[in-house]
Amino acid sequence: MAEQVSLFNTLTRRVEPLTPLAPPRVTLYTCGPTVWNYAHIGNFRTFLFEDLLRRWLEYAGYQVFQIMNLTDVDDRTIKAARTAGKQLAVHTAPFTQAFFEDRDYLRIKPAHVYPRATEYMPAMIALVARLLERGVAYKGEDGSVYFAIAKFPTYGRLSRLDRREIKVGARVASDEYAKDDPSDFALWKKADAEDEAVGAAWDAPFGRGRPGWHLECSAMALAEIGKRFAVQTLDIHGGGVDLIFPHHENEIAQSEGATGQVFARHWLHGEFLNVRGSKMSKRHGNFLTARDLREQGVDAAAVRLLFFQTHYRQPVDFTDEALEAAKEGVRRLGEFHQRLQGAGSRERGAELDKLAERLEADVATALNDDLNAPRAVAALFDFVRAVNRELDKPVAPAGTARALAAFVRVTDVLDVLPTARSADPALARWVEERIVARAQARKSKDFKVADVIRAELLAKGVEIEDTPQGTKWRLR
RNA sequence: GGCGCCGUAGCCAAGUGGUAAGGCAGAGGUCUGCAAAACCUCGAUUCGUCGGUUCGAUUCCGACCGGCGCCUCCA
Repeated sequence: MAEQVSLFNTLTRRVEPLTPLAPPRVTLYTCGPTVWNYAHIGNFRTFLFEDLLRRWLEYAGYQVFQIMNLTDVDDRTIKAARTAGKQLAVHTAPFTQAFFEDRDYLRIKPAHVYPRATEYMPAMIALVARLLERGVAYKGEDGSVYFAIAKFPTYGRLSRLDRREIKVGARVASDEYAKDDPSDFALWKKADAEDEAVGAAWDAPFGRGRPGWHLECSAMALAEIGKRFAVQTLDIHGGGVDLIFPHHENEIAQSEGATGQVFARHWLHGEFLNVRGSKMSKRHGNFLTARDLREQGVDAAAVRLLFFQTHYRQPVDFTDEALEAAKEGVRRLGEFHQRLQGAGSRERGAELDKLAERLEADVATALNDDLNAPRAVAALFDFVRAVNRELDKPVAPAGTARALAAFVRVTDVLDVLPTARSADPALARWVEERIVARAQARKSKDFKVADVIRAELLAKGVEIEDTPQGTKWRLR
């Protein structure tokens, strides 16, 4: 196992060593998308940081079991289904599918399980029943079931919100009168006509209704790790900073209120993706979806590099300039990769081996320190420059195997190499023919014709490069 | 009002109580028929402002200015 992985823990507001309950196993629960619409790249920034976490933990020798929920029943999905005039399940299905497509486009490693809220009704109902039984939940006058935060003294510990200081303002719940305390939150909402209309209501001993937003995460996390590992405590729970309160605070209350055990040992939260300084969100209308980028032909590697060049706990502004810069970086990495692969491998690669070792060491130091991806990326580019310098030397240093292996290892964690693109055979044949014609022109010093041919190729999006090994070409 | 985040070169962005990584863009150079790629050289005497602590602060403390987030269903 590699060195100690340390991560910032929202619970303590400190970078702390990761201490899994039963190493090398790490149970990782990451809050997934609400499938009422397409997820935007702000959502995906969080999923991408979690992807990096997952990959780094695996690189470090841990056996990660990742759970990502799919919220397919909540206020927004119901409202969206209602607007579309569809049943809930019919409305959410294509967006669930779209989420998986976007995930694959962005090269996010699939979680091991994707529990859907609607498929865990028995677990959720059992959890509510348990909370009622233990006296930390009660049925309100409106028929819904609420969690009594007065019965959970550590409530507010994660978000450091003092209940008494919570401003009673902007978003006052309409069901406030039904609760013992305005801050109590719904575990189970009594079904109303709209819920019934879209098929979002289930029978339960405490009344027909539907789960509150937070309930699913507690129920599904506990169910998944319970049946697999017979534990009630997650090693890591992650999400966006906006979930700290109330979502994660409430998850803790529900889970610990039911099990009496620590729900999650380490809490990780990723910062927002902003647009011109403001949070990207559906509400602001300033969002961009993953499929928008895909349709624009943006290589996912560029998106990954862009995000990884900023620490996950820093807000980052999404701009075209930043994306363009990331595209260039990806291109450079791709060129380098090809060069290294083609550099051959003989003996005597002492210098390269040293650089390879340093790369691995620097990346490990960076990522072990609260997943400092920007520093890992810097180490990668340092390596690229240093190795290029070696390869430029008149007597090329041999023995590139070690360097190539290190580069691939690091690059597998970040996954920022350009997507291989292949030209269609007809174009390839034409390009090869043109290159031969140009070579003849160059041989007879007819550079005018040679340059015309190059312009011709460029017009078709083909870039050429004369090297000692002949003329190479690529699509741009 | 409460909790919290941010302000580092043209742009993006790391970082440390001891004098500023990396990427993109730009300028010059090497190489090239010309290019491209790659490499070399060049950029903040300075890290929002003003104070304080310190032998020394961008890094710690305070105030202020500016931007942002959460405060009950937002990643």
